[in-house]
Amino acid sequence: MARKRSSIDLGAVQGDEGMSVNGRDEAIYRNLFAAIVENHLEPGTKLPEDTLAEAFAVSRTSIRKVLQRLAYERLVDIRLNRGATVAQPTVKEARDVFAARRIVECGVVAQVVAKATPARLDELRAIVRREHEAEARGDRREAIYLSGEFHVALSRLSENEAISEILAGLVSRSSLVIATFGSPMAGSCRHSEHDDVLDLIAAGDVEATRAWMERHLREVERSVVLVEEAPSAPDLRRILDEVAERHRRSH
Amino acid sequence: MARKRSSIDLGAVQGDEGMSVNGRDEAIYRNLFAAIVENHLEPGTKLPEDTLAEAFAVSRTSIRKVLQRLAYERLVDIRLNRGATVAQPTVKEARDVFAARRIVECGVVAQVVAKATPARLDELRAIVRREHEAEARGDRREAIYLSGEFHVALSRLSENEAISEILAGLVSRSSLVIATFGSPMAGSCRHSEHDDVLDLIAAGDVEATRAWMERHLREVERSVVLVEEAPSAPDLRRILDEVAERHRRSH
DNA sequence: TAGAATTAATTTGTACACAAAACAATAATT
DNA sequence: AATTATTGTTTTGTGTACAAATTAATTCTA
Repeated sequence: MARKRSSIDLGAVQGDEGMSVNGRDEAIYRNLFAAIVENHLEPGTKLPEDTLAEAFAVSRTSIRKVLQRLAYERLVDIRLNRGATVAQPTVKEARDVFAARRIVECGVVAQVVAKATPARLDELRAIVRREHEAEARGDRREAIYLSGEFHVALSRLSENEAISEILAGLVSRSSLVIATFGSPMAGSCRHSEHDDVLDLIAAGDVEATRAWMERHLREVERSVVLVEEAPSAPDLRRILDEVAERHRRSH
Repeated sequence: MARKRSSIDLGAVQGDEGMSVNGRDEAIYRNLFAAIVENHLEPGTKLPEDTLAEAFAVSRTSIRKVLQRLAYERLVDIRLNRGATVAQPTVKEARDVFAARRIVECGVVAQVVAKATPARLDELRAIVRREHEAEARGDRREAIYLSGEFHVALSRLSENEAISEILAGLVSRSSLVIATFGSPMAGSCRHSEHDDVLDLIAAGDVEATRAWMERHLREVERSVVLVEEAPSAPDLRRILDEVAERHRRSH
């Protein structure tokens, strides 16, 4: 029975700061954003405007705006007259994103340590606790999400909004990279070491914190990117072409 | 005579990479972008959709997309039901942007030095030469533009696209900051020291290059932000309110 | 039967129309 | 006269319609 599915419930929107943002578009954005970075939508998945419009019970107009924004954030890919797909980062892009994170996160350490207070550090410890809980019950998605949240929350201690927004963008792209290249147990598998850095910050040791961050990010990258490219739909075509080419030569 | 003005000529678009971008929207975007960062449009200026649509001879649909993008880049401000205005960075935002630039530009120095070649450095020298020419003939706008271009081009030596895109965003925001707070002779007045850093890079001295960059960016910031807030339209209202409050108390 | 060409379908791009909100101007009230 | 109500105008938000392009399905041809 091909019953018409009912629309997705968007619920109430919290972060409607002032009056500057449209609540409904923001809710749609968050839904799609979460679906992508939490890997509910596989990289390469087509995102037709009509389908989304019906799913969220709005017209294509709103959907288009949201897709444009996600494209700007490099989470979806929009090609002229071809519509939007969930972005498929290349290996180079993955490396660039992690290198960028090293620059940004190590660079902000000094300000983070300078402005950290016991109260703010406790908020971070709460995130780490939730991380451990998620890992304990094998909730990998939540663990990856919280791992990202930790890094962004850490950067927010610097009270530099420009930087923490930039980092938030890099972190969400990292999630997409993990979804694209990550081996099943990558990303947050080895018990999160996030506890350690909080002690270094509390001790006010800038250089040790920076060193920890550098090492930590290199390990995360190593556990993810080295798996190289998984052959999904569009690549399949290229591989078939390569096979055909090899066959032709062997004659 | 209120003759209907003809539309703005958008010319041909060069950077239409592959087939992924829409040429006309891109051209409109570049026009508005340039108008804002080159300070042809004062911060706070209203940007009504109808006016822009008529000016560029397209419907509001296209204009809206462009404005959304500029809003995402923090060059325009969109408030619900109130339309778009050229963004007016706050002092805090200005400081954050410059702090972010220090982090990004100093952080990328190692890769820049590692990947710099004589040929690429010559391209940068060409930019510096044009900078000097612009200064010599008193073309302040062009000088500011080229100063920004230099920083972005420098970061591109790292061959990390994620980083150079981030920096490009920060540099354009800097231009807006200069437009908002800059004293008439700020930004690029003192003869540009950009020559010096190229020699340090050519010599392969990472630490000296980093130190130069740190000092350079602090000087640029100092020459701009310290002028503090100029009381433009929205602030005027607040000031009047404050005066009224003071008056009420004195009774 | 494989491949090319044609036709039909889906899907995107853009303009336009109408409703709702904000803004401006005028009238009413104290 | 100053403040509040009301009315009219402008501007934005959102849905819809239609053209253009892409994708698919079908027919034709070698």
